[in-house]
Amino acid sequence: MVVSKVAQRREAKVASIVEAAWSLAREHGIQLVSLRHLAKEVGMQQPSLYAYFDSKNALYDAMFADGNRQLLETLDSIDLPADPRVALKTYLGAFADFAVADPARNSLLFRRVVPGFEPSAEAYAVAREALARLVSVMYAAGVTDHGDIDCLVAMTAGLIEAQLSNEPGGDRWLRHLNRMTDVLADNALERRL
Amino acid sequence: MVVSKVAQRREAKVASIVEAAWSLAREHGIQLVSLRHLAKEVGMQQPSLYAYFDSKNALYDAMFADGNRQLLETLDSIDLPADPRVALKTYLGAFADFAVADPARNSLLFRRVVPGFEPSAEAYAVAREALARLVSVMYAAGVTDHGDIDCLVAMTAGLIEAQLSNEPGGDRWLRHLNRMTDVLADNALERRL
DNA sequence: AACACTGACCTATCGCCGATAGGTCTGTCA
DNA sequence: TGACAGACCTATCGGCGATAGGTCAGTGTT
Repeated sequence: MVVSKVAQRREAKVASIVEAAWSLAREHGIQLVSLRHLAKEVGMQQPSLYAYFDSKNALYDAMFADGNRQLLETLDSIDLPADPRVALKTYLGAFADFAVADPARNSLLFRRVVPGFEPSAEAYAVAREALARLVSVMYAAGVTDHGDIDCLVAMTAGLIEAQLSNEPGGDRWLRHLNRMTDVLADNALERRL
Repeated sequence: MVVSKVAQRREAKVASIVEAAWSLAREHGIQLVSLRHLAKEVGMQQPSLYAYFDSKNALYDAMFADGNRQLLETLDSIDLPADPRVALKTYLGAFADFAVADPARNSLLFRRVVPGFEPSAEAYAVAREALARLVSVMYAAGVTDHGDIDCLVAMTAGLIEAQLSNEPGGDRWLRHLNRMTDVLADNALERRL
């Protein structure tokens, strides 16, 4: 067999541990996931987790890659409207919904709240792929200047951050996302002339 | 004496501990300040710090209040240009400079990176006072709608966050702050008609 | 079928962390 | 001058991530 029984079992176990870790993260926050607590959740002793992850940061890395894969799936499941501006707003709205849907996931993927954790090159590649999707939709909408792209991304992130920090579950900030997207995109188009 | 020698000495000690804590935070990050390390820095044993702070979060609270007082001083030391739009841009620029000048301070004051830390009402009051300063300058510039204020704050925070996360010390994001402020403020004024 | 091996766990323990208990000494104040 | 409280100390607790080293069952080979 190309993929041995052992390897399959191991892969499934890794996935189930990551899933349990997400569950704990949603419950207590990403920084408060402890290996002992996680081990108990999957019916192990804490040192046994080291058979699957070299360190706690390696667990975070697996979660980081997993979360970005979720993002990629979410973005790719959108069927984009024909109008590129509407498509852009749809895309940014979907991104914001994804971010707001799971604060713990948002913290790991987009904020730097875990001291000492740097995603591996492999995991980061998935994140870059997701960003590339966003950028291509911006291009289609005529936002091609690097500065304008930076601003649009930063503005979106700012609204998400404010929403999650001050009123998780509400829409005080995110209700302005579509309008702000128009304002910034319009400005970008004007400045292209 | 109205303020006893003992109280004076204590107050000075508290201030010196907070200062040492900021120094450690700048060096290792706000989350990695340990009471043992801090105690060593000020010539004590770790449990002795509990004579000055009831808990580690109480230390963070003192730092939070201290940092916001620094922000208030910084903002109040600006002599605002007569033109309200220029004043707004000056103010937001000063705020961004303050945020970027000390990433550790920025993390404690404006990001929620310390699990379980919530500023006390007293400390938070200082932060609200600083925000009130910003809002009054926005009002003077004609940005009076709550939604517009939220957007301007979130956009500024988004640029700061992106700058600190991706390129601390650079200006790839913050160089757009003045222009974006104009774009958002212009849009706010148009919509007032 | 017998055997060696390795994957998948275990217990014990390390050093670091925040926090608590309880002791000692010294400077202050009535 | 004596009582007291402020300002420290040591010892210790439970929880953390990480390491060392052991056990045993299932796998793959001869």
